[in-house]
Amino acid sequence: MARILITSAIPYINGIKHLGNLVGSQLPADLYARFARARGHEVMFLCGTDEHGTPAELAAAKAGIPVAEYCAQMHEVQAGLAKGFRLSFDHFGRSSSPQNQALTQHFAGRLAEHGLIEEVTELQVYSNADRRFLPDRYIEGTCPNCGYDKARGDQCENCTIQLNPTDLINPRSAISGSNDLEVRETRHLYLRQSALKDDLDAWIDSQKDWPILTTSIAKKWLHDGDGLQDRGITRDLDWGVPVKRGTEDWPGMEGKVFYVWFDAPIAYIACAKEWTDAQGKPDAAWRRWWRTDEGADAVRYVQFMGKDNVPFHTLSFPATLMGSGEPWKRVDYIKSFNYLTYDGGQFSTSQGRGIFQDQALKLLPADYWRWWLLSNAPESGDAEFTWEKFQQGVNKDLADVLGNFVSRVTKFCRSKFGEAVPEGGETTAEGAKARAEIMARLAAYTAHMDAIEVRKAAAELRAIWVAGNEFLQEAAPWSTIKTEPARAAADIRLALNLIRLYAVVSEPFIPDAAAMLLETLATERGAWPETEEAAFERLQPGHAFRVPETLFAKIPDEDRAAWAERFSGQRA
RNA sequence: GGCGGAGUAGCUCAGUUGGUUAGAGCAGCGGAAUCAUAAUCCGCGUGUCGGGGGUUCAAGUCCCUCCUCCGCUACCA
Repeated sequence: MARILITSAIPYINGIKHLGNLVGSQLPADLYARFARARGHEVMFLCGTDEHGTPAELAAAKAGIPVAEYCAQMHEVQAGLAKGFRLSFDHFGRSSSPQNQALTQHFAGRLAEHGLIEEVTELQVYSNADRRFLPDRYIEGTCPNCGYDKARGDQCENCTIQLNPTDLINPRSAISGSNDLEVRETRHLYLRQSALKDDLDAWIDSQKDWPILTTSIAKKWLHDGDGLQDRGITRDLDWGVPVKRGTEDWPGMEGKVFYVWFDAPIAYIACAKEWTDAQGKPDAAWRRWWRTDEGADAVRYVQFMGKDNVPFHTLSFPATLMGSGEPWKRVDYIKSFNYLTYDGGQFSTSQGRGIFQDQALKLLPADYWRWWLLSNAPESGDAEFTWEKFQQGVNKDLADVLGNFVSRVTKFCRSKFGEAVPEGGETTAEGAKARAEIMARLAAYTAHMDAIEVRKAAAELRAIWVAGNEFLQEAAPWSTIKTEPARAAADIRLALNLIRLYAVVSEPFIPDAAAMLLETLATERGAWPETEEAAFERLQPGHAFRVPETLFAKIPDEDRAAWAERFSGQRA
C-alpha cells in the first residue's frame, strides 16, 4: 500500500473541450487513479479549471457577461462533463480560487526573497480601442517576409518565420481590428529560471525512467541556444491573481496579475487545500500530500498531460517549487501524450472541428468513449479517430467479445440451472487451462497498468475477455449438459465467476458496465484478485444472481453514417 | 533552420539488452459450433521491416547517409 498523488493537466476555461483534450490527460489519469485505488493504494486525484488569461476575458466579453461569472458558469459545465465521463477526481478545483490566489502570491514572495525575481521594463503593444495590452498572438498584420496579410505578432503562419509584433506592416488588433495601436512601456516580473538551470538539469538527468518524449522536450529547452530563458510571470490584465509579494503589496505592480502559466500549476497544490477546506479538515490533511517535511516524501506523484504542456511541468513549475526554498513535493513521473486527430486533421476548439465532450455524451454512454479512446490512446505517436474505427472497435470489443460473453453465460445458466450459481462437479481440464491462462494474463495486465502503458493494458484486458469465450467454446457446456451435467455445472460456475472477475478488473476502463455487472451478480468488488481463489471462486454454489440487460448495444451502420455526416463540418 | 517522433502484413500497431522460419488485433477467405447481442471458436499471411551503404558469424534491432510524414520551437493556453 502506497500513497499516490495524481494530477491531470487542468483544462482551460474558454469553452467545452473536445475528445482530444480528454484522452490527452484526464482520461488516462482517471484510468490510473481507479487502478491504483483498486490495488489498495491511498490516492489523491486532482484536477480543475485553468481560468485566467486573455482568452477567458475575450470569451466572457463575447458572451456578454463578467469574466468571473463566465468562469463560474464554465467551471460548472466542465465539472458536469467530467462527472459524465466518470472522471473520479477527489476534487475538481479552480485556479481562480482564494486558496490558489494566496499560494501563488506566497510562491512569488518566496522567490523574490531568494533573489529569483527580476523586475524588467519592457515595451508592449497597447490597443487604445480594446483598452488592453495585446499578447503577440493577438496582433495581426502583413508579414514583412512574405507579404501574407494575416500574419500574427509571434509568427507568420504562411511562411513560418518568427516575428516580433513590431515587425508587422500595418499592425492591427486581432480582437477589434483596430489599428489604433501604440507601443508602451510596462514593468513586469521575470522568474530567473536561468539561475536554476543547473539544478533543473541535474534533476531532469536523475529521471531515468521518464518517457523520451518528456525528457527530450525538457532537455531541448534547457540547452537550446542560450539555454533556459527567464520568463515573464506577470501580465497587464484585470482577471487573474493580483500581484503580491506574499501578503504584501508589490510596489510598481499595482493593477497587474500573474501570468496564467505561473498560477495554473500552483493550482494543483491549491486544489488539495480546496478539498480539505471544503470538508473542514485541517491543513495537515492536504500538506501530507504536498510537503515532504510533513509526509509527502512517502508519496509517489504522477502527472498526466499532452506533450504541449511538458515544458511547463518539467521546467517552470519545478523552478517555482525549487526556488521557493521550501520542501514541496516534486513530480516523480510524467506521462505525456501525443494528439488525437479527427479524420486526418487536428481536433480544434477554436475552429469547432471534431467531437466535443457534451456531444459525445449525448450520443453514447461514457464507457463506449472511455474504452475506445483509452485502447487507442496516442502514446507512441498521434492517433486518429474515425467513425469507422470507433464503430468497429466498440462493436467488436465491447459488444461481441465482452457483452456477448456475459449474455451467453447468464442466459444459458438461467435456462438450464436457474438464476443461481450451479452446484456440483469439479474443475474440468478446460477450466483449469483457462484459469492458468487468465492468471498469467492478469499478471501482465497488472504490470502494464502499473507502468501506465495504456494501449498494452487495454490489449491484455481484451485478451482476458477473449479467453472466456475460448474456454466456453472448448468446454461446450451446451453439449456436456446432456451427458455429464456435473461438468457443465462446474464450467458454468467458473464462467459466472469470470464475469465477476471481468467486472472487477475492467472497472478502470468501463466503470459503469462494471458496476452494473456487480449489481446484477449481487456481489462486491473486493480486493484486486491476486490468487486463483480470489479470481475464480468468489461466487459460490447457490449464490443468486440476475441476468443483466444488454451490456453494450452495437452501433448500427446507419448511426455511424449519420454521425460521420453530422460531425463532418464545424460546430454551430 | 533547430530539436524530437514516426516510416514493419490491406488498416491500426507490438517487436524487450542485435540471435532460431518477423508477431497481434481488425478486415478478408475456409471450417466448427449453435449457449449467446448472426455473437463465438479454430485454421489460413511469398510482408524488398522507407531507400542506399557499413559493422558483425548474425540487424527490423547498432553506425553513416538520403527520402517522406508529423509535432514542438519559449508572451495562445
